[in-house]
Amino acid sequence: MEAIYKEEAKVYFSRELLTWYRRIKRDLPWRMNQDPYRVWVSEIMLQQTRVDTVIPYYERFMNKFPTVRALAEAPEPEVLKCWEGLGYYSRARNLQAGAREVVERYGGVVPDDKAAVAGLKGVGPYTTGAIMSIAFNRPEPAVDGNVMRVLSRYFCLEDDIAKPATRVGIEKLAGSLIPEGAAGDFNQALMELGALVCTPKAPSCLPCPVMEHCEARLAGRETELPIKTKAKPPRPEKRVAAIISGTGANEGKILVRQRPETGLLAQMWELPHLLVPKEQEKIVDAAPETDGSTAAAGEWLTRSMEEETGLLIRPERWFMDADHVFSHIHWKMRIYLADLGALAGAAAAAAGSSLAAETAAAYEAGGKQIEYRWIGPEDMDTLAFPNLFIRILREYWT
DNA sequence: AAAACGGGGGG
DNA sequence: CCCCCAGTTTT
Repeated sequence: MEAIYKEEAKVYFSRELLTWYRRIKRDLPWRMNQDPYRVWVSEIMLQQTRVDTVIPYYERFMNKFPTVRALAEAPEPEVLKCWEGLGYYSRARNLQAGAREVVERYGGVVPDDKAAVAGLKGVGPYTTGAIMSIAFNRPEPAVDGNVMRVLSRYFCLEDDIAKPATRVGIEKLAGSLIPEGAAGDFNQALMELGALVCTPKAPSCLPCPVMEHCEARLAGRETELPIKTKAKPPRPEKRVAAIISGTGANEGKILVRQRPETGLLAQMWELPHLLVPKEQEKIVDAAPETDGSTAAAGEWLTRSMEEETGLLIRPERWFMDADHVFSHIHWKMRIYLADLGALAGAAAAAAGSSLAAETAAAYEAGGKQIEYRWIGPEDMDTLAFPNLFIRILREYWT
């Protein structure tokens, strides 16, 4: 009896949700057509990112890279610049790697083949299902956070959705709900319901097309589900950065550098800065010096910057403090205005020969080539910076 | 299985 | 302000 009841609840759910979606679906830029490339780009952008945030990025990106081939052939820095501010920058690099793979292996055509799609860089289980169902109408589940929330509530599932095993179970369930011939619309309907109606907090049950048979709602438990263990708080890190102004040919410019190939904010540009070791955090615990002195932090900055980068700088005064929270790290940054005193070590030779040119200095740091460059406000239009440094530099040049 | 990986929105 | 959101890759 239970199984029969559940089967009817499933059929009801699929039918009502699909009908609802076809009536109210939003007119979004990636729903213009079913071009697999357009679907692919949208799904990558929509990972960890809300629809309203993605729309302007998507329009710009598709305008600049309209086809798989255009993306594959673009210089990587241009792709990164187009992604600037969206976060999780490896998504952009993986997307381009995937595009190059599609050009080389599949002649520039996204293959209508689950295993081939799943093998592309940056495409995991969710995105595979999204592309296969939306672009090719294949009956594959596409389980994102919205779907886990909706199904946890409708079927009153109490498994912890933070656990990978739970997602696998919900994928099986979601796959069994797909109506014949309507995979794309149904999967989008599930996500649309999660985004518009079955929201994380305070779901709007009254307009919900499947409220009548929603088990969580019937039990009055819709706000208790889904069950999810919460993440650890980000670890705090204190950092000191310098806005180093140039002289002579570099008058009016400041020194920035490019981050390493991999890791946090890979290949993004930034102000030179240093991690303050835990045992020395008292240096930046006090309120900033607003009287023009740079005191202890300035001296520590001078010494450590020379040790780590070979740049000999002279901090002049405190400029601002800035906080930036990542999912796993919390940067508390103190920023000083500084002059370039002189160059020492490996940086001296590199910078000495090119000081008149755009490039200021290159030096060896832990075996990796770090590029330094003098830039003016106009260079912000071509180099990709994380939001933290965009805020700081906008403030500086205002 | 857990950690790394950004940024934005809502209460 | 604090809390919440959440796919893929790497470890």
